[in-house]
Amino acid sequence: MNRVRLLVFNPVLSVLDYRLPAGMATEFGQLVIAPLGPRQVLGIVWDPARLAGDEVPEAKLRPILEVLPVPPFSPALRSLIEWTADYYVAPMNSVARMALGSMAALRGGGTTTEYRLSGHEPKRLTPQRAAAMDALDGEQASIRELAALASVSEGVLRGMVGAGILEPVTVDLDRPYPRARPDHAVPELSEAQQGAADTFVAAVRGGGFTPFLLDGVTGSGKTECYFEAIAEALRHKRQVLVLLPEIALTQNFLRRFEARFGVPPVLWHSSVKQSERRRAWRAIVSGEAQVVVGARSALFLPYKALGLIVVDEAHEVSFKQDDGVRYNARDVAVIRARFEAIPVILASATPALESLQLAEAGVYTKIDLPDRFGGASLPEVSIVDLRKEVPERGHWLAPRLVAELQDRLAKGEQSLLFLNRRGYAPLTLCRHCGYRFQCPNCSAWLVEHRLSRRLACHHCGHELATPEECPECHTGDCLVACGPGVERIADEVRETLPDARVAVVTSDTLNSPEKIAGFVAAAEQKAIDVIVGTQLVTKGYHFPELTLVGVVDADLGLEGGDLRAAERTYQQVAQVAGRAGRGEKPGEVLIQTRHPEAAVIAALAAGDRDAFYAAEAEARKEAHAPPFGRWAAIIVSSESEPEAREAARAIGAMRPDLPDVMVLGPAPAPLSLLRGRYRYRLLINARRSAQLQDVIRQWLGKLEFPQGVRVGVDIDPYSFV
DNA sequence: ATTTTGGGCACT
DNA sequence: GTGCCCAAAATT
Repeated sequence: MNRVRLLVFNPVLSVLDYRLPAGMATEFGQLVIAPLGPRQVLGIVWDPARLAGDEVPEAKLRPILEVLPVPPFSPALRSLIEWTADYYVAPMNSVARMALGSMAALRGGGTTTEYRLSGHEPKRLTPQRAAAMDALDGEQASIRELAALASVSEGVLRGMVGAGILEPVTVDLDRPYPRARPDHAVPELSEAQQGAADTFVAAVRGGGFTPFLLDGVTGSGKTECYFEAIAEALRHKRQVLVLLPEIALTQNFLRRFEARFGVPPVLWHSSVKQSERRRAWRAIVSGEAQVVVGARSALFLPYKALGLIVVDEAHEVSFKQDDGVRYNARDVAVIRARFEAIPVILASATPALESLQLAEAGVYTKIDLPDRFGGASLPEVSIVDLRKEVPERGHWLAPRLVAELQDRLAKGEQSLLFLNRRGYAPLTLCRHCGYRFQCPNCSAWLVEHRLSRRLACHHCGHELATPEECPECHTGDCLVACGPGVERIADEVRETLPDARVAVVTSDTLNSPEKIAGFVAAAEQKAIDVIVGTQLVTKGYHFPELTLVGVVDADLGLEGGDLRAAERTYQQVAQVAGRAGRGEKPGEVLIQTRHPEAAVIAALAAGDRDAFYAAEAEARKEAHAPPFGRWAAIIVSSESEPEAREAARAIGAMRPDLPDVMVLGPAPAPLSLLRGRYRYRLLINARRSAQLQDVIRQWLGKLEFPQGVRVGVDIDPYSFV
């Protein structure tokens, strides 16, 4: 019998049986094309014992059309896909989809045509062409991608090709990558670093599942340690995956990587261009890609011979994906390492409590780097009690922080002000009638961005030009900005320190590799005195002249009832504080707060990390929160408010009655309207004894919902939005 | 998700 | 009988 079970990439169908035609051979994991009605679908040959489906009569089976010329998904990758789908209560085909780069990558090599600016001056310069030329400087991509990049139509660009402004370039799709050299530039390591590196190297050489928690203070040189592990993997012709939390971080990382190994690594993240993505995927599959550096989406790729996984800044919240399959790349990385039987290194200066707990339990091997590299000392931390040291009216910096800024400016040293809020002001209202600017698609205020003179929603991207008058009462010149964002803090610095050169660092101002490089260069050449930034500045950059860090509002993260609020505040402040005093001069940190008595703030002030983790562990134990208990969320959304409410009520009515599972809600989600969808949420708190996923699957499996209602499950949720 | 099928209904 | 719209069923 030549029956073949496929996992097909169709949103609603996922398991279909086919017939293997005579002369065609397949094995589990093979990618194939199969007929579906009048169309064709992509499928993966799967073991029927591990993929349940209805028994379909022999006569109904249609033959598979083609086996794609790519190596099959390995047993380890298939196990990873099965595990992820099971653990996160997600459809298996949406998990499997993450292993695919692009459909185009599945076909063989060849060439494609990309376009770039030729440098020829155009005869006629229309506004669109001028905008395109401005936006496309240094870019090379397909017409479609360039059009998206320059926000002009493809027609404009085709016209520019005709006029010779853009020139075609033929690109070999499978051109090889330069080889990384493990011994290109072997660094001098401190004794502690060498010890850590030796442990990693031995683990890579020995193979087998070995999870490490590399716990090192900011500036202790964690990267250099795991670079040695990467070098060892290269020597054994094994591939390495390095996961970084943010694309913005990669620039700095790439420089260090290239300095160590002689060539840049293979990149994988959402803004990698189509043809480059295809090239990378094929190199990953063939084993030619030696080191892949990527965002969480690089985790599921079909590596041919993975030998090591590194998760840098492993505590970062952005490793948790919050749309599509809701998974945590940090945790899944460890699972992948287990299936692949390889070492995995989680590196952080402020590990998640869960990770520390696993290290304590002996599951992870903990490697400590307690000292800063080169003998630099950790910064002195002090608290500014905003209830006692009150900033000037309409200002947000306390006199002591202003005085310290002045002092650094006089000494020619750099300062960093941290506020995790983009834009100028989080709320704009009319002084006359009280009208507040709200997003039409989300339950959120519009944030004023004074640099771009727009009001923007940070959740859905809705924006409008800042109006002159109130849209409600039509009074002119009556709009007031409420609360501070980084732009406003920058204004305050410019006002109080007119001589200071101020740079605002957010994802708005540093939105391209060129701008990031420009900022880093300016900061290193001491062309910037005060950096005002969001969490973008909390890590990755190394400024030897930075001696003062001011945390504008340490209480910001504590609001909002997020279960991990305290931990995140601790991590953010500790990370940003770690920017200070990395050179020869010692650093100082001032934390502005209204709650100096809070355990987080007290621990930060005392520089007592253990005290914080102990207090946090106690609080979590009390609340049966991870790692002592488990949380899950069910999110119901619909464009119709009553429909969403009714579906949530129906789910709530069917709640399981179990001693170790407690269900809260349904209640409107904190962001009850998001991107035009009304949202309700149920929270589930379970003891560790509960089979949480099975309970949820059984519970929801019994229910049916009208179409237009989406029901999502979030296991171990981070964002409680 | 996409395509096909089939019922109900107006119109020839 | 034919065309058209829409909902339901099927897709292996």
